[in-house]
Amino acid sequence: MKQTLIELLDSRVRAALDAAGCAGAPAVVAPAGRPEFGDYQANGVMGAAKARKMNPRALAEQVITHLDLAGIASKVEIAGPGFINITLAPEYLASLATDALADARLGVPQIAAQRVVIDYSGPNLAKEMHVGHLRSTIIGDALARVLRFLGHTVIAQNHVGDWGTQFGMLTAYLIEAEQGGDVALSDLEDFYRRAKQRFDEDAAFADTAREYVVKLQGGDAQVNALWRKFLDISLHHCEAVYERLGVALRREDVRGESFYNDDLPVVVADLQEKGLAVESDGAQVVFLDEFKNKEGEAQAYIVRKQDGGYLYATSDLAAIRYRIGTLHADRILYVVDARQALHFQQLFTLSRKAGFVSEATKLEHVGFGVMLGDDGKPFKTRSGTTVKLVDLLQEAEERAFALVSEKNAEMAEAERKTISQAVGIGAVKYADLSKNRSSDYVFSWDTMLSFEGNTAPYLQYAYTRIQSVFRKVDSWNEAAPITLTEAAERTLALELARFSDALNAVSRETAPHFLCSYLYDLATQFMRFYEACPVLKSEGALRDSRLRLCQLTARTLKTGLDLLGINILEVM
RNA sequence: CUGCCCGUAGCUCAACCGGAUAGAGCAACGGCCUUCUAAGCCGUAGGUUAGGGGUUCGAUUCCCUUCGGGCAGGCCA
Repeated sequence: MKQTLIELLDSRVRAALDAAGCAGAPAVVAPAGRPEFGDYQANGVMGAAKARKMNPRALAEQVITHLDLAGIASKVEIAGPGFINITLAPEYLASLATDALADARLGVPQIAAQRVVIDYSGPNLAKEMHVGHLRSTIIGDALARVLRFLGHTVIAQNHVGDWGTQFGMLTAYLIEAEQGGDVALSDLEDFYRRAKQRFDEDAAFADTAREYVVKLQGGDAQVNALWRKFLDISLHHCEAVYERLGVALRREDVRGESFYNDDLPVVVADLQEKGLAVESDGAQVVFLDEFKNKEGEAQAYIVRKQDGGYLYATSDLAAIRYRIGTLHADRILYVVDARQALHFQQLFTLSRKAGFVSEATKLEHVGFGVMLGDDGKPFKTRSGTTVKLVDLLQEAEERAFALVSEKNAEMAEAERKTISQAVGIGAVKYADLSKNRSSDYVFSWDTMLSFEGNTAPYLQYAYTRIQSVFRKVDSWNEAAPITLTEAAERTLALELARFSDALNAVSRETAPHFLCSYLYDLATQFMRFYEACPVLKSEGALRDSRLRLCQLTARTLKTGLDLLGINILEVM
């Protein structure tokens, strides 16, 4: 069975621990902390020795005699209190690179496929997408891409906000606007503001709006048609943003709140039958012992309001039933901001209690921190409003265009535009994806729109440098063996060998930033190689070997950037 | 009041179930374009990982505590 590099080393060290009398002891293999310690280190001996009251150095000696790394490692030694330091053989690294080049999957093992539902983006269709929607949208999309590449069946679910009282107001205003010949739906934000203004200032309009809510929920054909029309326009806005962002969400991925509407009474009835939902102050609530309220009693999780209306909690319960029952999910990821952590804990707990979800299905809240301004408070513009996503993207492309034009004054405008799109959008996405999602992060135009250092353009630039080399090559032997003699060649090959483990980390931790750091390290090692090892000036077998390293680096960068949803360029 | 998340270099962030001397980018300073694209490379400087205590051979990581920030907690999502 094919394994990643760490999986391979880990299994070998575990086997050696086993042979040394420590059955079941974890090997704890990780990349070496420092170059002088080799390439990988196994830290498991210390723990195993402690558990068995043995001398760790002596145990390490034992383990090492049983450790079979023939053809893999060139040096294995014991250091410190009982570390096992492993240096990989250059021939082995070369063979990994050769294998990866011969494989469409770049040597990434195909794993046991799961059906993974990913709930992400989920904008409120009453308004326009703002910068706050960026994280869920691109983190979810990157996860979807990586999991698909690893071999899973990924089902994207865009749980849009398309239901509720605000749509009565919007559909009512849609009629007025159309009759007035003023269908200013190019700016949804403005449309919402004007509808709200009418609602607040004109009592008759407010009555109509409320009447429309009732009609909409009652299935009235005319209001329903209007509502659908509005949703369609709003979704077009979203899709324009997705398109520009390179996000793979499509219309068929939309399963909004309204989709579960008919199922909500069924969910509540089911919870009542199971004795979970009970009446409290006129509402239907589930008291969960696992969560305590202010008084230290079981916390109430409301599934139906006093007025008979349903809540977010109810539609999420219905959504879980759909995702299990119809979509047959093995794993469900909710890419939603961290403020809803409690809601999801309660949702997951109740879903299992109610038997909607079995132990076999994994439910994960992929939470992320909120975007803050320079002042450490939730991000707003100076006027106090939110920043539209399209405006951020526009600014990104404009800044990139200015830079591209500065660096390539003679280039045709159309080409400069193409480059500035990839660079600008890539920079915005990378600035977000490269951060650990769990903490809040500070939004800054300058760091988000920086094009040097640890940014997407750095990765794109590394790729174009390689393409530039290949444009200057007439003919070469693409089947040539790879030889690693220079330190920079060896380090680059080692980095290339880590690709699979980086992708595994993204899947395991649902954290795209592991892929970002990997690609940055890879690009850095390539830049060093590029400076230290002339490719075109070298000759014969050495030239071919270096070209093959370039080729694999380019493919890995291209694949990796594609998994982040960032475009590559041939020239920049 | 209760619970969750966070606090790492001047700034923005890393650090892979606890590992060896805590790493990058930006900003600062000094080098490198007659040699494959300088959006690059090399170097210097920058740290009591908020404070204190504990567990451990070993703690940014785990536990306790104080301070500081964010968020959530019965009819919003």
